[in-house]
Amino acid sequence: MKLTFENLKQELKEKNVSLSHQRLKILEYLVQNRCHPTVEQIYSDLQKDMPTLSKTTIYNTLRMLEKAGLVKVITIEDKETRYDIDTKDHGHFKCESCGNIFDFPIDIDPLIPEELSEFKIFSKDVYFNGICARCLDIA
Amino acid sequence: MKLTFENLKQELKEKNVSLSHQRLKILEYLVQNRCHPTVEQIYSDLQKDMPTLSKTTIYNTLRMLEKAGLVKVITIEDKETRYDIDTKDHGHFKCESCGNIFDFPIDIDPLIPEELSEFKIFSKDVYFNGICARCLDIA
DNA sequence: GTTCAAGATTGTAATAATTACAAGTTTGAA
DNA sequence: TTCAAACTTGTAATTATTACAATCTTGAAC
Repeated sequence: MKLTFENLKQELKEKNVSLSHQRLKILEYLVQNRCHPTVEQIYSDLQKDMPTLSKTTIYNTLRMLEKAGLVKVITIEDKETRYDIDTKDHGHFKCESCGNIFDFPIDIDPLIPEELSEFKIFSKDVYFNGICARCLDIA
Repeated sequence: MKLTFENLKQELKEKNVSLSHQRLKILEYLVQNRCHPTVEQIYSDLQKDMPTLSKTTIYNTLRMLEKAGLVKVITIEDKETRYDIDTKDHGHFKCESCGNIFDFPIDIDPLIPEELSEFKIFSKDVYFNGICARCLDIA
């Protein structure tokens, strides 16, 4: 299933989640901005078109989307939480220099050790930190 | 190299880090409590023997140990940062039920994709969330 | 179209982990 | 013993997130 606004909207409808104007705008923003934005980024960008938008609404909506399984919470940074509309398993690389977060493919399932066989795993996160190729070139 | 208090103390001495009473106590605590403690846990436990110990000192010491490469920062939880004296690569599993954090072995290096070959990787973290076997049994 | 209750949004206040900072203390070399 | 550098401490500031109450919106039933 492709991560389009329409598909995700349909998925929410099927889950009986009410689709307010704000929620749809936030969802649309996440689809169009695949940079793993923070609440602050979402807020300051959407505020331009919706002056009365509240940060609390963004927090509430993101929590709702997480519970509905449409958003993945990324805690690769100490301070601010980031959000990813792509919930399929993949790794995240954070460049310490430019601050960008890169996606990369990784299939970790074959490596899960025997000692976790009796554990129920809800989510798997792979976080790398370092310097990206571009920043290495510039330096 | 085994993770004993004496070995780590020696390593700090070689790095010309001054070994105050407080720092040594915190280091010793980390060696003896391999449960990935929070600052709060370290503080409330050590305070019993050192009534004047300050949380700021714990924060400062942990930052120093991290910079010296003797401690790994674990951000598997949203709110509180945890600290691990074992800096060798391994995975962390957090049980949503009992809150415990389990270590598990995993060698992710063979899976690093081609597209990161030009990136400089400082740290690799693997975080799983779920329910541990014991909590599944009880339920 | 109107009514109305359930649910969503908003702004403010509260919470809590972490950091900044300045004053006091310790340390170790000369 | 002296003294400067470094460490510790307590308080205050910072800041992401949550709690909450008042207001607004929504959509189904009539």
